[in-house]
Amino acid sequence: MRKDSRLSRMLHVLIHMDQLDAPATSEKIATMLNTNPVVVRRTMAGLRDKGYVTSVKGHGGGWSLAVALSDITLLDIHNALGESSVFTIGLSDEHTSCPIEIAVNQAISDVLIEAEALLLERFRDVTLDKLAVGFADYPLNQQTSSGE
Amino acid sequence: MRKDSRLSRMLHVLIHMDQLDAPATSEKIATMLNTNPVVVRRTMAGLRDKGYVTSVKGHGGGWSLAVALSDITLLDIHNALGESSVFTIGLSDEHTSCPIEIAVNQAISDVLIEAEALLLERFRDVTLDKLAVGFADYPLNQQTSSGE
DNA sequence: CATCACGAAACAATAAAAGTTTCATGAGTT
DNA sequence: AACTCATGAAACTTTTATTGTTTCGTGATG
Repeated sequence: MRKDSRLSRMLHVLIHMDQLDAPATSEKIATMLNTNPVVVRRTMAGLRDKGYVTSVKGHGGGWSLAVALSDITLLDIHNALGESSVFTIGLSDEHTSCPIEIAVNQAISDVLIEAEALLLERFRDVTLDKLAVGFADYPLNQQTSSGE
Repeated sequence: MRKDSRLSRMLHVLIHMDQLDAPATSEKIATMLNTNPVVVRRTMAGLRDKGYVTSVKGHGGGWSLAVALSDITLLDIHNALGESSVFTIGLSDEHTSCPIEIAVNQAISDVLIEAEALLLERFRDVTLDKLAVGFADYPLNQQTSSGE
């Protein structure tokens, strides 16, 4: 099953953005993430709608942080990315009136809800400034050495 | 992101199988799950390898439970299905030597590990016989009413 | 007014999962 | 022995979600 690394990637980008004087263009961010500008815009749009970043058109434009890293939590970004569920596990719906299917789904659902609650609680405890340590002079647009 | 309902489906099937006198064919199970026999064999093969079910070829053949429902946990079946991870959330790997990426991935990973541990612990607590209640005379091959 | 950069929409490519087809093998039935 | 049923295995096709691409429009800077 495919993984969604957008949370990790966006956190990474946001923290680097905090180090910059000028806005970061979609092109620049795309290069950093080994992807393309349109995907960056699509993803960043969600963060902008929640007020965590701003976008400016034209010369010198691009993306900037709208709030301090200390005011953004992992949960904020997770929610802004609009992932439907954190689990790959789903329920069945072939026989919604079958008592066995109901019992099975209820048991699984109980566990998923509890585990997700824990996960979101932990995400809420971590603000981005706690992750922005020891970066010193690591450049935003440095290329990966593990790439092609 | 796509959901994997195999756990729910297989639990449902196993509990029904416990009610049957004869082995259930892949064809019969496939009909129940609105899928096809080959997918059933692929999935059941994992359970057979772990010893939870047996398969018999030829006349009167099919799939049977190999152990009591009370000796199978949700965790057993979850593991037998061989899901790599229960989360849709993944880590980034564009800049594995970047301190920020490392810190971000570590923070996310810590949370995922804790949440997954809780989830697996809960799955281990539930044996299938606990879910096999109130099924009375609900037939294995009853068709869904929510289908197309 | 030329350039830069986002916004939006339509379209193409990719990859994972599920579905399909075919043939082989083994187990009962007659 | 021949027939039928059902799994086992392999190759292939289909489906679907995501990602990537292209194009055009708009606004902002110089």
